[in-house]
Amino acid sequence: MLRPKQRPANIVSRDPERTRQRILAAALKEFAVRGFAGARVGAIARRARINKRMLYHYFQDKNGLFRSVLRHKINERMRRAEEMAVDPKLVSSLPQWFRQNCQDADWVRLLAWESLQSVRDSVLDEKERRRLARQVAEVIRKKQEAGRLRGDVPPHFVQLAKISLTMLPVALPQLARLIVGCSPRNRKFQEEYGRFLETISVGFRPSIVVVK
Amino acid sequence: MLRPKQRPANIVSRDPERTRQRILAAALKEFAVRGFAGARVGAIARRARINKRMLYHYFQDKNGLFRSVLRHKINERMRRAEEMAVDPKLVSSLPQWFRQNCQDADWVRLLAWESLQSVRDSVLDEKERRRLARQVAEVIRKKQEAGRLRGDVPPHFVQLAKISLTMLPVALPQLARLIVGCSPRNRKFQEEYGRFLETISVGFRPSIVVVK
DNA sequence: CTAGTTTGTAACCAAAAAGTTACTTGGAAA
DNA sequence: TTTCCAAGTAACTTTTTGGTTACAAACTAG
Repeated sequence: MLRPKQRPANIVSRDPERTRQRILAAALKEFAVRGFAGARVGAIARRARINKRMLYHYFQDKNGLFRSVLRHKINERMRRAEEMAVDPKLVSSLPQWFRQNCQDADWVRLLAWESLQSVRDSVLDEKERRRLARQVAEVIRKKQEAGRLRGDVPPHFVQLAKISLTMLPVALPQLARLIVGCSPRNRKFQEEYGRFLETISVGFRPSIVVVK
Repeated sequence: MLRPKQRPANIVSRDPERTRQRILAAALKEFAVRGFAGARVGAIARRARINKRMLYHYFQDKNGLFRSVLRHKINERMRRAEEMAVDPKLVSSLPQWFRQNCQDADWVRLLAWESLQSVRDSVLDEKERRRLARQVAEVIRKKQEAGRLRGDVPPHFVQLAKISLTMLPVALPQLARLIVGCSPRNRKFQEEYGRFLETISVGFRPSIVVVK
């Protein structure tokens, strides 16, 4: 009678969903920091404060875990992309992309690791991700049509340039630090670089006249 | 008397310098493809067609080999940078930087791996590399003074932007492929993207008037 | 010629890391 | 209450991989 059948919400001894999420979160952090080859399943287990065995209970193996983490994040991004497609006001400019990347640095780094390590073999869930990319490209095309972006360049190149400018300092902070002198995680850097991107973005706007 | 003391130049059974170079070249390739954690010393030895033991004869260990490879490439870059500093005509534009990176993709990828893996700890030969970076920044500053580049932005941000735009498609080809649809190693892509960079670079030029 | 040093090989070892076995515990349904 | 399965643990095995030892062959100084 001390223990009611309905278990109290605060004292939980077993909770599969929580455990699963914990492993996913821990794996994201570990993979983001060390990459796939550098990551240690033992370290992930420790970080998630679960037994290594459970990791193999919820996921096939190290590889499967990596793919699950990726999928999880991809789905998250898909949802966000759909929200943005609905509300065109949310379509972001260069500094906004940059801020977003700074916020989700783990995802950016995961992407970088994945792209770096899969030189020959194709990438996970290629089809869906291509669709996501095309979706973004479509938004850019519409902006070009509306005259808010120069129309004499291919949309996907604009997209690639945007990603390059906003992702590299987040993905490769050490490299960025060699150049600018301070860590890209520095708040002041982020603000200043954001403003810089704003300034630079005239290169993407239409009808420019260069006065000698 | 069949074997003269002076060994014939064409039949060489032992050649330390060649072996060393071979190991370095093989290690560069392996590290560029798989990164430090993913690289296998056995694979490097096989690639170099030497015995694994020799690798430890010429270099301390896997770590030492990685640093040697990096140093080797850094020196190469230093020399090139000095040449460029002498002849201001060689100071390169965005498309030229991009082409250079395409040519030396292994170096670009090595840089990316290094930066990605060393999140907390500092980077190798930080002092010299900072000097190299400042050297490049100085060239940019001079261009600004000469009025060939807009002067209202910090030189090192311009440098960071240039590196981002010209390095990312080479360092992360899979990611770029998701966006543009074809491999960045594709010759046609390289030409088109080079032209695109040329177009975009008006954003870096001074005295721009945006006509509504 | 020969003794000693350098360059090279094959086989081996130890540590680390992935993955597994055998067992226990919690709790919900019968 | 009892039964049974999912959730959990500790300790173990296997595989991988960085690093080493013991030995042989080539070259070089004396």
